[in-house]
Amino acid sequence: MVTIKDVAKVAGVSTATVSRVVHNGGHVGDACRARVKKVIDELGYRPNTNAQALVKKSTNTIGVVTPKLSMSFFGTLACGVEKAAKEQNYKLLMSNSLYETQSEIDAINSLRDHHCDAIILHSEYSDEKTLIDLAEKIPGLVLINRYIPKIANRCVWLDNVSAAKQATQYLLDKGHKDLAVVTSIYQNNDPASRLNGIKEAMAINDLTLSKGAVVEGTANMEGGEQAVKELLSKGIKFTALLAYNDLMAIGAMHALFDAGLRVPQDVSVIGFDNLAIARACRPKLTTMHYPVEEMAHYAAELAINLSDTSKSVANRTHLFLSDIVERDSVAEI
Amino acid sequence: MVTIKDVAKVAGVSTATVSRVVHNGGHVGDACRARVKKVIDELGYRPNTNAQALVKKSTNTIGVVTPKLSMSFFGTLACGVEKAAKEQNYKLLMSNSLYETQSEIDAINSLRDHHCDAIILHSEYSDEKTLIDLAEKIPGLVLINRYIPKIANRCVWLDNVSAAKQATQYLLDKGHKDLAVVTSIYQNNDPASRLNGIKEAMAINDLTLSKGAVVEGTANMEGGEQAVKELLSKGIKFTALLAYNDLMAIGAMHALFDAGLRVPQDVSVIGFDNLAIARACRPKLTTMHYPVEEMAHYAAELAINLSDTSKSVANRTHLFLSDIVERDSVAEI
DNA sequence: GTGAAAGCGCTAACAC
DNA sequence: GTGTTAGCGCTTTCAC
Repeated sequence: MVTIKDVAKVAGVSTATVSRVVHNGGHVGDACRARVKKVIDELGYRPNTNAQALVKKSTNTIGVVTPKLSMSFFGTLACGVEKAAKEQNYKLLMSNSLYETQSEIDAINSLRDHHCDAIILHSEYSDEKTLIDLAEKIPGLVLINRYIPKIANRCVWLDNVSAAKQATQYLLDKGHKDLAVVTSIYQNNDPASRLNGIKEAMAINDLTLSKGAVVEGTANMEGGEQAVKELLSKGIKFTALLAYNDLMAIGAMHALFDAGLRVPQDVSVIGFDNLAIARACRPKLTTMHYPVEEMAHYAAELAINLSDTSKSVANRTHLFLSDIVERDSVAEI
Repeated sequence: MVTIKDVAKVAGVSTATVSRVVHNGGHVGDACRARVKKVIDELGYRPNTNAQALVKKSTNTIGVVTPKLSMSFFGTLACGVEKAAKEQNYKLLMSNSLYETQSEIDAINSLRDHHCDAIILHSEYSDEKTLIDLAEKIPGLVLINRYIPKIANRCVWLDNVSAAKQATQYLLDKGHKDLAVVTSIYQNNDPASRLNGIKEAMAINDLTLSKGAVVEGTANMEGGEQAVKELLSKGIKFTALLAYNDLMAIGAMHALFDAGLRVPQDVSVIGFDNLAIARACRPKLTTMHYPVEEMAHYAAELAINLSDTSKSVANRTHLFLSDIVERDSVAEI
């Protein structure tokens, strides 16, 4: 690898001058600057970012911790961060937490060892205290999809309650009264928030969720399928179904089909997330759009701003809203 | 941040000793080692990897360049690399190339600036010469899903020809004779290889692809949908359809449904990749499994080995094979 | 406008 | 067994 010294030697200048030229710093003679530039090109010199990091105490690096990159939702999240990173000339360090407390912590530590300026964390397993402590130690830490009041300024999250309310109202407006809910077993608050939103919307319309109409499952296709089987076997009556996410909604549809029911003629189904998969299934899934890419992009910018402790950033909340995407899985009754 | 000097001072030893303790190096007295360890814990000391990288000339970092992380296929690829990285205590640097030549090059350069030991590159746009040059400069460079004979040792790829052959033979064995092909407009060789495989399989069975039975589209759902519309409007007769990938297969199914055709009763459909989405659609898609996660894992290990130029690694090829995953989209005729 | 030199945090000879 | 020291590649004051 060619170093700054090599360039300096060949160009007959000091390393300081080369450094100035590299950074378009002031106070270098035109002739000299041109000569150094030429040498840089010829030798193909590129500064060693590790050395820069050491002296600048900043790596221009943004770290991301999500459970599993192969899941569409998290891949999209990473993409949003990457875009923001690229715009500000930051690099992206990734780490999967694999839905495990310890690897979540390991992932964060490894990012810290690398002196990431900013870290975007999608945490499901660490408790609030751990995260608050972490936020104190890491100025550039931002939580995505999680809200902790004490560090509200570091949380970029979605209004799950109103999103679920909106989905429910949509179903109610279509004439549905008997709703079923497929919710998820999860560490974080999202399932509970969404369930609350559903109940609130029902209450506003003087309706209640019938007993046994809420079933739990793992947050994937199998979970949704299983949950609906349970609903059906218990003989619960429903004309519309709200699923925790698109994956569960699709699993639910499979179970419905297998039971000889049609979507949306017999049962309307509504999902959550608006993954690519929602356009792949048949009927195409009506769902709540989760603007995860925009949120991640926003979170990355916030994290970068926060990491620069000299800048003061407004102490505000960062709450995103969801919109309904109407497709073919909901019918009027 | 607490540095090695802080630890040394508090423990009353030299930095060399601390370093030895950190790395479990030999020749430190038991009492001394215990004391230093205690101080490390108390102070929460963690070595600065940037400083380490500078002196060791190795960053323990593996870089990945793929077109777009939000696509399931590439997320899965990244996951495979991450797993291998974690196993060997490497960090993961990610960069999207966004299907653009220039950002592909930028991404690689940025990874090089960071002195990544190993780089996994899914390149579609750079030409062979560029990649061969790159491979010469970067010992730890491995290409995934691309085969360049001159640097066969650095290529981890799938046997597209035999995979397509297998898919075709499967259809033929089910009694289909009139096949249609939805292929993709792509920079790399995969579509061509798969088409060759299809033709070879047909030839073996004394069959040929009828004129107009091969249509092109972009490698996504819309592309597949569009392609089948074209097929239908041209009045091409076919009882089975091979799609370039799962996304196109699903788009194709949508077009088929919209034309009032049933899958698999009227038309059998077979995909390629075996993404999660293949289990989401209805009927569930029969497809060729692309072991991208295993391949990526393998590629990462290969890249790490290659990056250590002191080790000699066998000069061999790295060709993976595909298997058929039978689901519900193909029927006997 | 340019150079000399100190130092970022760490490792690895080499002393003792 | 432990300390001293040079140096990795770079930036940044401070001279001149």
